[in-house]
Amino acid sequence: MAGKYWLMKSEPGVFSFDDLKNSPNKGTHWDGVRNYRARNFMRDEMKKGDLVLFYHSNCEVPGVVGIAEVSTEAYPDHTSWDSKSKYFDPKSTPDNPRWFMVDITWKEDLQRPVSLQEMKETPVLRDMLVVQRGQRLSVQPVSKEHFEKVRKMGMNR
DNA sequence: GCCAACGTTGGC
DNA sequence: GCCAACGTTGGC
Repeated sequence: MAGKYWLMKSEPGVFSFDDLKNSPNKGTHWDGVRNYRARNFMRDEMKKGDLVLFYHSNCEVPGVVGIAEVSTEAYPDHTSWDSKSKYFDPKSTPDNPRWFMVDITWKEDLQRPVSLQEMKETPVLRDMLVVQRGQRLSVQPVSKEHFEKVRKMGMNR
């Protein structure tokens, strides 16, 4: 059973790929996703062992900066019922959680980042969601072909 | 910092 | 259920 591939966005000023790598056990729980499509991907389709293009958004050079791995199935995002959290949602409770998250773990460094601009200039990647205009989804499915192409680009200087 | 493109909210 | 208003995302 082949695993799936994903792209997950993070603002490096908030949580970067290096932050992931320097976390205890090189992993973290991906809390704070408050978009239904992104939630559904995590809750319904992500499996342990799936591979993730870790993407830096809202920064000087947006792009894919490393490879991570999904290390748990989805489970309720406890920050959603923590009234002190900035991700608090009063409609989510422990008995009826509305939001979910997975854990991801550092998997592999790239030799170099693959910028959004470079992906846009690569014909093979033309249909990737992340290069589409106005695409804001923070958790996106990626085809095996696109995943491997981006990884290969990042491994060749 | 600007602003276009989205997603969500809420009045009706 | 429509849709205007609002808030957010994220490239530039």
